[in-house]
Amino acid sequence: MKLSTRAEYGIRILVALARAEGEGPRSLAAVARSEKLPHAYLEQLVRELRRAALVTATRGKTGGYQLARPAAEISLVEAVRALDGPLLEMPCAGPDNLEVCDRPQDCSVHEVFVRVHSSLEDTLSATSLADVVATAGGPPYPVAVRRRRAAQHAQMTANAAAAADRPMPAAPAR
Amino acid sequence: MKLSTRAEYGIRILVALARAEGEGPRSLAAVARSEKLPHAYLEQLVRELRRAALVTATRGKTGGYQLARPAAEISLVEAVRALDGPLLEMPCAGPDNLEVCDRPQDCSVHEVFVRVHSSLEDTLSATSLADVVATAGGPPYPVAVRRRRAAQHAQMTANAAAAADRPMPAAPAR
DNA sequence: GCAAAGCCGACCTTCACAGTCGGGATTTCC
DNA sequence: GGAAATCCCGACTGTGAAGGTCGGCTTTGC
Repeated sequence: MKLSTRAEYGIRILVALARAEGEGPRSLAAVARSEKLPHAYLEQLVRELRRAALVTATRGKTGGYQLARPAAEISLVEAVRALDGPLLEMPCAGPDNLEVCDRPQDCSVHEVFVRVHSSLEDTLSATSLADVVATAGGPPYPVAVRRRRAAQHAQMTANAAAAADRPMPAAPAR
Repeated sequence: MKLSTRAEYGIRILVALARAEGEGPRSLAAVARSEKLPHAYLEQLVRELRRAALVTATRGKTGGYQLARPAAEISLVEAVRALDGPLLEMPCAGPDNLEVCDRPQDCSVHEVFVRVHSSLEDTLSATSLADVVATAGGPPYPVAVRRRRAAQHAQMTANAAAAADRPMPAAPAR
């Protein structure tokens, strides 16, 4: 299970643009340099971000890219979807959770995959570019990670309860 | 972003075995038949499940496989890890969430990926095989939507512009 | 008109995934 | 003791997608 570099790089592009919000167009070459990523490849990706209306382009010598909307209104899930397609690509867990798998009669695992899908969706759509920018550059990692995990876990269990309307037995405490 | 068929089939095997809990060994051929999956491939996968001590094998004519522990004590995350490796394979989100990425100084997206990782982990580890068995065979699934990935993806990117005003919960700040 | 930017399609390489195959080793049943 | 059914294993293969490059346009500012 992995997120493609497409999505990862795409997010990095968007975050870089978010940091330069309000400063006019930022050239892709500059982004590539600062993020240490291959320019030619980013070009391919940013095209799709533009087609997905996440980014606007200005041509010409002083051109570049800008976010199409305020950073606080662009969630990561949009970036991932634009570059990577469905969040969880499985016959059993469609992007809209309505898709049905090959074994409608006895697909034992359908519900689980739907849950995994919504969990991904929740996490990604709850984070905006502005959030990412605000969070970056904190204390050294292990510390930040532990703190984050604790907070995250509390929140997860909270909205797990909220999402319990789905026909799934309550999660057993491990 | 996708879960490999390895993991999916592996889960299906385990669920099939969980259904036959207490009935002695179940032959892989039987599982393959009932799940409509290629026997030779499953053989490869079940080997890894055995090495991961999720399953025990009995050889000989009346042989087969059984769960190594009660179905209620085996969570899906174990199956996924055994067959698919790290939950979220990224430099920025190690299996134990302590691993650090290439850009320790200014990796803007580290925190997000750690969050996605824990979200996956929470969901998968909160579901045991027994839960899956208990949930299966419930009410009929929603009306079928034809599977056309390309079309889906195209439509998705096209809709992105229109979906500009989705409500977006703010991520908890650190 | 030249340089710097965006724009585009085609191409290339590598590698993991999904799946097959053929042959062994064990056990059971008759 | 053999036939049959099972697990066990390494090796092989084909396909597709991921990751990235390239060359050549068009647009714009100075």
